[in-house]
Amino acid sequence: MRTSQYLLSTLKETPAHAEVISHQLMLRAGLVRNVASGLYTWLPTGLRVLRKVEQIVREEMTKAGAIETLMPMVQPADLWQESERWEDYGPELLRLQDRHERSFVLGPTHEEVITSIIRNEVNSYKQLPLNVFQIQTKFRDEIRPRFGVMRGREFLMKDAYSFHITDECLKKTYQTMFDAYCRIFDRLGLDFRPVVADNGSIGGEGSHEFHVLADSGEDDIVFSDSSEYAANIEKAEALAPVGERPHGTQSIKEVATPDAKTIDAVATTLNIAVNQTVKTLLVQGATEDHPVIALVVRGDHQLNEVKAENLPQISSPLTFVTEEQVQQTVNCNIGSIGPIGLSIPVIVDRSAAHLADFVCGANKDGFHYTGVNWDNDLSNYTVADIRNVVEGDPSPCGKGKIVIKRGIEVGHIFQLGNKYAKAMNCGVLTESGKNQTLTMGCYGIGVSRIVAAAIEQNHDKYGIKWPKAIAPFQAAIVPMNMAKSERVKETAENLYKQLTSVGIDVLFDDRKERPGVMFADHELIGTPILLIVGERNLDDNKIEVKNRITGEKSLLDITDALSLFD
RNA sequence: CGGUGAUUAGCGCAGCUUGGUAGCGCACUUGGUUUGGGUCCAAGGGGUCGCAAGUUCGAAUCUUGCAUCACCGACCA
Repeated sequence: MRTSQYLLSTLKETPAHAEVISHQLMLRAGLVRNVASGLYTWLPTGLRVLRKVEQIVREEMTKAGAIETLMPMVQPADLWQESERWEDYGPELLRLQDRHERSFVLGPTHEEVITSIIRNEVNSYKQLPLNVFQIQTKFRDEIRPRFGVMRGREFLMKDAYSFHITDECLKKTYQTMFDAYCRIFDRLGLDFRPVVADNGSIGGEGSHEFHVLADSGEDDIVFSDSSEYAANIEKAEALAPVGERPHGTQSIKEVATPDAKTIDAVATTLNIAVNQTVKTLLVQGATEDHPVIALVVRGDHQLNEVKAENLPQISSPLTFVTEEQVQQTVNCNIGSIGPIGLSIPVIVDRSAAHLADFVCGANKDGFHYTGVNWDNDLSNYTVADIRNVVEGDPSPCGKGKIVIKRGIEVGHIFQLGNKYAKAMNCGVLTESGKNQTLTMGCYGIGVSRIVAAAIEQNHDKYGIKWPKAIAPFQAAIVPMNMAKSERVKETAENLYKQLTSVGIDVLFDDRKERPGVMFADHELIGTPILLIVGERNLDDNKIEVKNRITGEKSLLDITDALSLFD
C-alpha cells in the first residue's frame, strides 16, 4: 500500500473527549472514528488490525473443531419470548418493529437463534457433539458506553455455542475451548490470565473469563500470592475467619451519635476502629413474604452485589430499597439502620458474624448500639459470604494471601447447561430412542475490544507498539527526500515491489513529507519495522532497519531485505 | 437512570465576567524555502458560535427550555 493512495488519517493532537490511552491512540493513529455514542467507524488501518485479530480467532477455533456460521443481527422477538429473555434481558436489548409492526431485537448474543437452528437441523445423537461459531456484530444498548471501542454499543464478537447429550461431553469441549482461548491470546501477544468467573445473567454453572491485565481495566481480578488461583472479585470467596468467635465482654448500650451518618463518622465519634462496626443495607427480597431483606457487612467491607444477588432470598438484579420502604421497615434514616429488633430476614457476612462487642445502628435517628454480641442481642439471622475480598485476605484456594489487579475482560466461556435447550425444546433421539434435551456451552471473545486491550498493554509516548501478529502493516518503507534523489526513489520503489511480490504487507510512504513527519506517523501507527532508504547508505547498498518495539537500528544489505520476514 | 462538566472552522482552544463587525495554533489550498526527527516565509479558503424561544436598538456573550457529547456510580465481550 502506498500512503498516497491510502487514508492515513493520523492526528497530531489528542481529541479532548478520549480518556483512556487506547482510545486516544486509536483516534490519533487513524484506526477509528466516533459516529455516535458507542458507535464507531473502523478506518482502513483499524480494520486491518481487526481483521488480523479475527483471523487468528477463526484459525484457532477451526483447529479446535468448531465450525463457522453467520447468523442475522436482527432477530425475531418470538425466539426471545420462547427463552423468556424478552422479559428478562432488560433495556440493554434494543427492540424494534418492522413495517408490519412485527417485533424484532438487535442481537446482543445468539443463544436463541442457534438453539432454534440446532433443534431443526439436528435430530440424532449421532450428529453430536457440535460446536458452532460466528464472528459478527453485536448490539447492546449499554447505559454508559465508554473508553472508545472498549465498551461500545455495537462491537465485533466471536461467539461459539456447543451442543451435547451429556455433561461429561460438555466439560470436554469446555476444556478444549479453554485451551484454544489460551492459544489465541498467546498468538495475539497479550499478557492475559484465565480467571474463575460468575455466570451472570446467562445462567448455568462453570465459567472462566480471560482478562488482559491493564490498570484501565474495569474488573478487579483476585490472585493468590502463592498459587495459580485467579478469580473475578465477583466470584472470589471470602473465607470465614478462622477460630472461635471471641467472647463478648460488654453488654449492649444505646449511645447518641448525632450527625454521624456514615460508618467513618460513627467510628470517629465513638473513637473505635471501623472494623468493630457493621453496616446494614436493605435490599429487595425475592418473594412477597419477605419484600425487604437486611444485609450486614463489617464497616470496612464492601457488599459483593453478585454474591448477594445469587442468594435465593434476594431479588435479581440486586435492588436497594426505596426511601419509603426504609421508613416503613425501620422508621429511621439510612445512616442509623441496624440488625437488632428487625422483623425481616437478616443475612450476615461471615466476617461481620465473627465480631464481638461491635457497634451497629439502633434503628433510631442519631443513635447506635455499642457492645453488641450475636446470639445475646439478636438470634434470628443467617450467615453467608456476601462481601468483596480485600487485599491481604487468605486466598480461597487455601494457599497464600490475596492480591488484586485490574483486568480487561476479552473472553468468557460458560457451561450453560440446558437452560436454553429446555426452554426452546431442543433435543435429539438417543441410542435408546428416547428424546433427550441437550446441554450447551457458550464461548465469547470480544474481537474489537481486543484491539483496544492490545494497545493498553503495548504503547509508549510515541504511539502504539503492536504485537507482530496484529500490526496493521508488517513494515513501512520510509524514503529520505525521495523527491530530490532519483536513486532513493528507485531503491524504494524496487524494495516495495520486491516485498509486495512475496505477499508482505508493507506501507510505502511516498508522500512528499519531511523525514520527521513520516517517522512520527509510523511510530504513532506502530508499524513494527521501518525500512529507511536514504542517500547516506546507498553507496554501500544498505538500508537502515528500525525496530519499533526495541528501538534498535541496524544496517542491512538491500538484497537481504526479505530475511526480515522469515 | 442519577451526579458532574462540556458544546465557538476538520482537530485543540481563547473570547462570555462588563452585550457592539468572531479570533489563535494545528490541519487544508497556492507560491517559495528546507530535507535523517513534526522546517521557515508569504498569501488564501473555511464558522447558521449545538438547537429553539426570550430580554435588548443590538446576543457567541444575559435568561429559559431542549438536544448531543464526555466523565463518576449500577450492566457486560
